Amino acid sequence: MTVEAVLEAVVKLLKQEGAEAVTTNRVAEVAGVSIGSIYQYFPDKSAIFAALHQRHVHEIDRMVERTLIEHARSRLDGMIRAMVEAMVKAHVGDPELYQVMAMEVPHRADGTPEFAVRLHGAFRLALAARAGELRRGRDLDKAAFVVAHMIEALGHGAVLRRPRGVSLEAAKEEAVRAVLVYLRS
Amino acid sequence: MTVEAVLEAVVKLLKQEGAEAVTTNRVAEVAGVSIGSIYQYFPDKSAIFAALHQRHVHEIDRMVERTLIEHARSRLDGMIRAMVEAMVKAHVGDPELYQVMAMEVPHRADGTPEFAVRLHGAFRLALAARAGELRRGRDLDKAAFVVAHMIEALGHGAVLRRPRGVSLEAAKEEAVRAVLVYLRS
Amino acid sequence: MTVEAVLEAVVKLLKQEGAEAVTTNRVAEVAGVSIGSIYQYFPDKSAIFAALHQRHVHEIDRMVERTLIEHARSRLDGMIRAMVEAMVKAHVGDPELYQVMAMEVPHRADGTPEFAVRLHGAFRLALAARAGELRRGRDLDKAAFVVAHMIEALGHGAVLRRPRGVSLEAAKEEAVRAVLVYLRS
Amino acid sequence: MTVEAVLEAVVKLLKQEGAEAVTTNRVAEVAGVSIGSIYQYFPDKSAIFAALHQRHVHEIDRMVERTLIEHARSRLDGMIRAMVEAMVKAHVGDPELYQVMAMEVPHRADGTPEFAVRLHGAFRLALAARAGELRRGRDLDKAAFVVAHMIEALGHGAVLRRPRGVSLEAAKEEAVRAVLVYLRS
DNA sequence: CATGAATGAGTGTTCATTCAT
DNA sequence: AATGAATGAACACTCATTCAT
Repeated sequence: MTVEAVLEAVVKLLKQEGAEAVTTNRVAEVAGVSIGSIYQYFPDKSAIFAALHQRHVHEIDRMVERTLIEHARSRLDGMIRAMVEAMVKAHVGDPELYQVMAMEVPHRADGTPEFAVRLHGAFRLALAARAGELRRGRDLDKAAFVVAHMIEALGHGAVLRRPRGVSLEAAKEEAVRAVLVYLRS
Repeated sequence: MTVEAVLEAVVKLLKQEGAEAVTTNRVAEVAGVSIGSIYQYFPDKSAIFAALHQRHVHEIDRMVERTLIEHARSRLDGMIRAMVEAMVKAHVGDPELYQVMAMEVPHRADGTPEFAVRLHGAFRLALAARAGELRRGRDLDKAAFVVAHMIEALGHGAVLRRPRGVSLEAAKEEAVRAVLVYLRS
Repeated sequence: MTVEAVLEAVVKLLKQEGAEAVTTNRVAEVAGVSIGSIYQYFPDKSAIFAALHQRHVHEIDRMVERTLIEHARSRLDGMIRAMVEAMVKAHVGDPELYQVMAMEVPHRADGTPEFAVRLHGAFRLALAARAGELRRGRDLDKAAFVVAHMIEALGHGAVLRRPRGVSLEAAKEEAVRAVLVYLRS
Repeated sequence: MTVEAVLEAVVKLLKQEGAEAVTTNRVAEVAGVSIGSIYQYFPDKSAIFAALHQRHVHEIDRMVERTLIEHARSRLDGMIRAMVEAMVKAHVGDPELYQVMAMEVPHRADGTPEFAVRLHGAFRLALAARAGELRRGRDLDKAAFVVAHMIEALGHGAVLRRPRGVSLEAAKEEAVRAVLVYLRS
């Protein structure tokens, strides 16, 4: 409960005033909690950011995994489409937050590897299971590498860096198409 | 000269001791310059990071532009290959640095938009000039969006997040292939 | 309590080492308080000087007001004598302090007007109440202006700038006499 | 010439931006002189303030002395009137400057005593020469003490702290009257 | 003599963290 | 468990002063 209040306070501050405004005292104030209490649940300040980061990471990982399971028997295109959809969904909810988090919050090596590294195995597996739809003899490591990066970059980009004149829907569809033609080539 | 020394000192500290070690006094010491001198050339600490960031951004932009010009008359595949090559070259020189910069250095909104946004127009133009090699009626904004993100993500990824078992050369080749099949589809 | 300790520390430093020695860290040390605590009670360094100044100003104002009340029914000479006495008393206690404060401490416009301006009204009233002892048709603004300045200057002067050969008692008495002959003229 | 430029620059800064803006570099810039040059003529920063202060002090002293000489044979009232006039004239030219100098510029003990102390002797002499117009047996030290303080305070006050409703002329006249009735009493 | 880039000691201030209540 | 006043190490930054040119 306190943990949740603290995290939400950080989010609020991050969005409204930027990373510089996030001081432990300020967080406590906004969270309606005493600083002492924060230290009951977080060893130090960076742990707060780490927790926030983890929360986002878990959310995405859960989404990817759920998508993978739900589409375990789908064809390649259904799975890829769902994956892009998931990636987008994970960011459209609060674009400013993820923008700020990516730009201003030092994601100190929690050890947590980045998306494409973290999920390389999952992608590899998902592709392996659809080997029939891929060109024979495909190097799955290379393919998973490319696909993971494409989904991350295009999912992110569709939400946060989409050029004027391209709708979110269109961006997603194009991303899906790009991944599929790659995989089928 | 002082500016260069300061920037190099920051790079050194960033790589060897992480972002936390980058204090103005430490930078001065490592740069072999007095703090006063730093403030003769930079209005405040964040300006140092901004300059470092700008330097990298300029370098990449110059590379992209040079590539675009040198390959003004090349066919699509030559141009894309050169572009991926350039992107990789811009990061292989000092992977740790770019890793740390991306992860720990707050790139405060200098206003500088990110790669894919900054260079959207350049990519659009480059594609427009090769309309003949693309499917007729292609939406160039969508295509430039996808290509810019792919080159950024795969170029970056090839250097910094390449899975064990995939060589840099192979990663680059695969990136080129992915972009080309997308564009030709 | 902390506020008091800080103020006393500043006084001590001011008297013993001069205004230059008054650094926030030094004040904290002498006050037996941490710097952090100082900033819990004062927004910045100048606020400390302002508070000290205010304290002195309030003290004087209180003395003047008390004198005015206590002597509400006294004749002119009793009132003036008491006033000079009060002014002197407000400074004899710690002449060095007031000397240093007047000479070295920047009394940044806290907005607080100076003695003769601040108390012009009070003097005017006190004189109005004794119109009978003054020459008929006296301009009370002029009279209050002159009296306020005389009491301030002679009170101050008696304590801090008295020539050798003139006792404090004699200086006070002469001041009183000067004010009275002026008012009765 | 440089000295003059520097002093004028300080005056300008003092009036336009306050004492905090008076940094040696800023002074050099405003004076159109290099910092190095300032240090050719002033041993350190406080010497600049000291010189400015001295300049004002000398001006006043010269005025007082000239007045004393010019009125060597005048009667008491002519001399006092001229003295008040001089005091006022020394401040009306640039009231803001003297206000700021009195309030914000630390007049570090250049050793220069203050007006009433500095000129005590001169006043004493001037009064001695007019013993005939004073009550017999007058203590000249006491009288000079009172007169010096009155002229300083009322002269200053007439220019800088005059209440609304009292003209400069009237304030001066009242000051003269106050001093004279005192001396004749 | 003039210059002004360079110097660096020293300052005000912040803010993560502690701990007595 | 919660509180929040107190702490003080550490930081960014200023500015009087120097000195090679």
